Amino acid sequence: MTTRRVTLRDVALDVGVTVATASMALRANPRISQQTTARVQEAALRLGYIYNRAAANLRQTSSSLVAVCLSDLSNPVFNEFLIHIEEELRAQDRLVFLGIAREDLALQHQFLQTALEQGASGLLLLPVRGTTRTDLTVIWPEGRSRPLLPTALISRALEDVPVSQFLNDDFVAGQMAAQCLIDHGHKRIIWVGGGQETSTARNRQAGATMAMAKAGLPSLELMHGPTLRQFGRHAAEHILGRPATPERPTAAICFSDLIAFGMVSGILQSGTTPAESLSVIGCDDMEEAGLLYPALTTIAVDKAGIGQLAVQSLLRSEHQAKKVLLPPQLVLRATVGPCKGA
Amino acid sequence: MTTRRVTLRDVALDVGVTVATASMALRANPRISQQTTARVQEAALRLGYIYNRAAANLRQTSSSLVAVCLSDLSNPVFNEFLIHIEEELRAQDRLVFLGIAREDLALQHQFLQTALEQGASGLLLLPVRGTTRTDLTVIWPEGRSRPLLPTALISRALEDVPVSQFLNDDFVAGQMAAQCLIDHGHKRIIWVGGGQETSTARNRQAGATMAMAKAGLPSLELMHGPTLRQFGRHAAEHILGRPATPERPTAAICFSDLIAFGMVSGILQSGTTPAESLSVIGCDDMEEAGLLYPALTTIAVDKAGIGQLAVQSLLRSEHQAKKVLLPPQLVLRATVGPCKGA
DNA sequence: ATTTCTTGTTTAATCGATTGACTAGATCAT
DNA sequence: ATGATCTAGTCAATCGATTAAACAAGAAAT
Repeated sequence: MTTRRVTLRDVALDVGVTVATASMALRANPRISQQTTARVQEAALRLGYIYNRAAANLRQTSSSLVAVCLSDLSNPVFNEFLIHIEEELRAQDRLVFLGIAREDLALQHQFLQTALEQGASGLLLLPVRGTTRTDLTVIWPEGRSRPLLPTALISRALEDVPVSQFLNDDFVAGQMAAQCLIDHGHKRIIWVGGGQETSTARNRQAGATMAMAKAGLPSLELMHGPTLRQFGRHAAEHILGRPATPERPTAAICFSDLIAFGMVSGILQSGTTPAESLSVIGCDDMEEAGLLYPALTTIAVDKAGIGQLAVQSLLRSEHQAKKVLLPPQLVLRATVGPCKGA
Repeated sequence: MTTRRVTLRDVALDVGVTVATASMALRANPRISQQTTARVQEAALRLGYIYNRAAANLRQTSSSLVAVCLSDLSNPVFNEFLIHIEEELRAQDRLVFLGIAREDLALQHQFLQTALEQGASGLLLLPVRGTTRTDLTVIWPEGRSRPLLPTALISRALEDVPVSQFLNDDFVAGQMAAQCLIDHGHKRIIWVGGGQETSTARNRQAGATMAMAKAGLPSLELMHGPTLRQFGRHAAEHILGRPATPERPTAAICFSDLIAFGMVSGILQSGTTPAESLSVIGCDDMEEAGLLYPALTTIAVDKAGIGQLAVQSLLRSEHQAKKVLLPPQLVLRATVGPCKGA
């Protein structure tokens, strides 16, 4: 037998005022006298009154929920994004309504629909691989000038979608990674990981490619694959398993730290260390990177910055869509060493 | 100029029926004729109608939101819990309303309050360190026979809180860890990590202590500290830095895999490997554990099972509080080797 | 003394959907 | 012909808050 919840009506009745008065009193409206306000607040506390946000939102047609839809959480870097986003949203008195799309367009679509139905006051989206303009039709029907709810994209860019985007400058990150290896004397470099499905992978690879060309070096060898530790490990074994011809790469650029972690494991397992046999540079600078042995050299992505800017832009509900590229940063640690082949 | 949202009224008006009819039609109520139903559904689609869950919930006094409050997300094992919970909730057509308490009682309290205000239909709580009965007063005022909303605790046990709890059997896990080392011939064993603040740490340590006593071995050396990679690393350096007297431990039981990862790093850095100089066993079996080099021997916690059972029990809103202990499992990998000292 | 301001509170409409009670009209039974 | 049953809807109350507008009563102004 669930005793009905205490509502504003109960509080008002107890004090002997109307619901309207009670409502105003609880929010310290100056139109209500000190005395009444105090009595209402006391009664609310005493009776165990629970504010019903849904009802309030219905009337105000506003909501404190912000939908956060992430493509995936199995990669810890997205978890780091989530932590920063949640922190910033809380700081702004917003609540997180979370969806994990598991890189599945249908799940993402379903979540966006739900976000609308819940009346979320904004949407923070890290889109699933392969998302296009049409996948966002739910929140942005054809012919409207603006989406149905303020939206900000993070981490992965989407072309032709005039929504604010907050991204790492992945092209530059790719350049930096390649340049770091080049500066260590490496000439034969392999790209390991992400293919063409996300802007992140495309841009990082493009940046690295560009740096190689500029330095007059042979183009990157490509080894595309999933963003998994396992793949990195596999890649390391594969590379070190090749005969040590001059063509064998002496260094690898990993699309993501996660892959780099795997590569480091694989290299250690084969009995050498990264800096010795196969230099490795990652990208993201996940928390783990600096604590691994040997510590991972990587390109740091400003995850906190991206999260904060995105949330702030969302809540200001700026009408002008903008694309913000945050600068990455090289973090030199121990997995890149001088090229031995020379 | 935000054009007002399309409501049921608009749809009804368009079709030429009342709101009531439209409402029933959309939910395929048999009282409404096939024809009308079809026309309403067509109009809803054409006009871009968006269902307003908040309004519906208000009337039905029910909600599809389930509050999930996690003590912390910086430990990846909690992230794994979250993934499983989200998956199971989605499978049950529930939505995740997420809070991260950062091991802060005040934040946790605030989130619980908000969960009530949002009218969450249930609460899944992984309580913050040091949570007691009184910290849950918000959702369970004194004198009530049941909490204000169906609640299930996971991972960390709380005494004197008659709420369903879904836990790993940490005592057994501690025993298994110690037994594994004992079976490898280790006699001097150190406990690294969690102290008395969580049931998880207390029980694991108690289990390990018990196993040592049963085997007639000297009691565990204790090195309490935070659940961080850094601490594990520090512990490894500290232990290996001691002179190799017979008192120096030859093996370590880490409260959590996270700490074990750090220890492995520290050991590698000192130029040896775990199985050689200092055997390491963890607990949790995080995804990373098997992919690390050397792969971590650990006690696996059934994170998916805990998440699923908790969600299911929540949605059945069982009145009888129960405490479910899920069995852990030893996963033998490469960081435990035979004791050399003997 | 009458008007005008204040101040503090009440009245009633409203947000968008759901639902129990009711009804108009057709069909069927006696 | 009268009543019973059924179908396909409509009506109106309701969920719990917010808020514009109305109002009563005392204070200040004219």
